[in-house]
Amino acid sequence: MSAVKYSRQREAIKRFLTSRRDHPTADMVYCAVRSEFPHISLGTVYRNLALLAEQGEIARLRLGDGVDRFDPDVSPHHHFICSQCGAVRDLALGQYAAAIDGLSGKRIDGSLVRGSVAYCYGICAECLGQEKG
Amino acid sequence: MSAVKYSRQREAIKRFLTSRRDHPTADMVYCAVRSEFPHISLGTVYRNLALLAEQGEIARLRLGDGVDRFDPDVSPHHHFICSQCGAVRDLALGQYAAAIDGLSGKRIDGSLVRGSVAYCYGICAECLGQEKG
DNA sequence: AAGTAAATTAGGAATGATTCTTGATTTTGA
DNA sequence: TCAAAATCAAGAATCATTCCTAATTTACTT
Repeated sequence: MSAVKYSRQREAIKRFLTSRRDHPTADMVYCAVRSEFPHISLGTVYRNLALLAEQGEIARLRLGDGVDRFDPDVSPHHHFICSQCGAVRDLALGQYAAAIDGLSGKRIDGSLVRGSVAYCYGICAECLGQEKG
Repeated sequence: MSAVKYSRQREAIKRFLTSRRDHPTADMVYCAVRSEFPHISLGTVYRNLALLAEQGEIARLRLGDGVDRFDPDVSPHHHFICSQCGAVRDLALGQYAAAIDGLSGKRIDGSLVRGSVAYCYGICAECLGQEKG
């Protein structure tokens, strides 16, 4: 019903996100985009991230740490989240997750599977290196 | 450091949860336990659910819908969440998820995997039955 | 059974991420 | 240039969850 119009703010948000591989949160996007739009509001950032995600231009990640993260890479891949520092990075799971990903479109116990979520958590290489020695 | 003492409230919370297979939220537990403890506070419910989860007596489910759910079944299994009605039910994924579950304890790209999260979403049988016909 | 230190509770305030509301500003097509 | 529709900034509102404090329970010890 509602046509999507261009906005400079949305372009800046998309541009910033595309330049990152660290899966920023809405607040990280907000802080970054403020250098270009000092008066942009957090609500605008949230609304545009939601819109971009709806349109499939970016992906919204819910990794259970209470904050949504956003990913410019919408190709099918998985993530690893460090329980210690919170860093999120891409994970090449390949065959490990292929099985569960392949359930989309199938029926299980009468329910129609539309998609799946799979990710790993633990301690990242950086945090491991700082433990004790 | 702090010894865990018995509390009637915690026992009631555990007892209620054990009687359920629908993965209640903290608020659902709160409402239910109030019939036995009319003055119990929501904070008490949250604190005890967290304590029970920490002790491994129950499992905390984070299925990305913004609310934590709790499961008396701590054996390894997976879940399906209906995008329409929000219902959560057990899913017998077996071999489908075995691969990703098996990553625990392994190293990937230098990171130590402690665990994984995997679940499916879609439309449950009940909601499918009510669509149109 | 009384005494007491430590854990737990009720109640409510505080937090934090996200969404909503409103009047002003931009965008877009005619 | 005009006007309708979408978007914006600013801040209030929401909602799940956590934190704080004084009063109550629990679990020893005698």
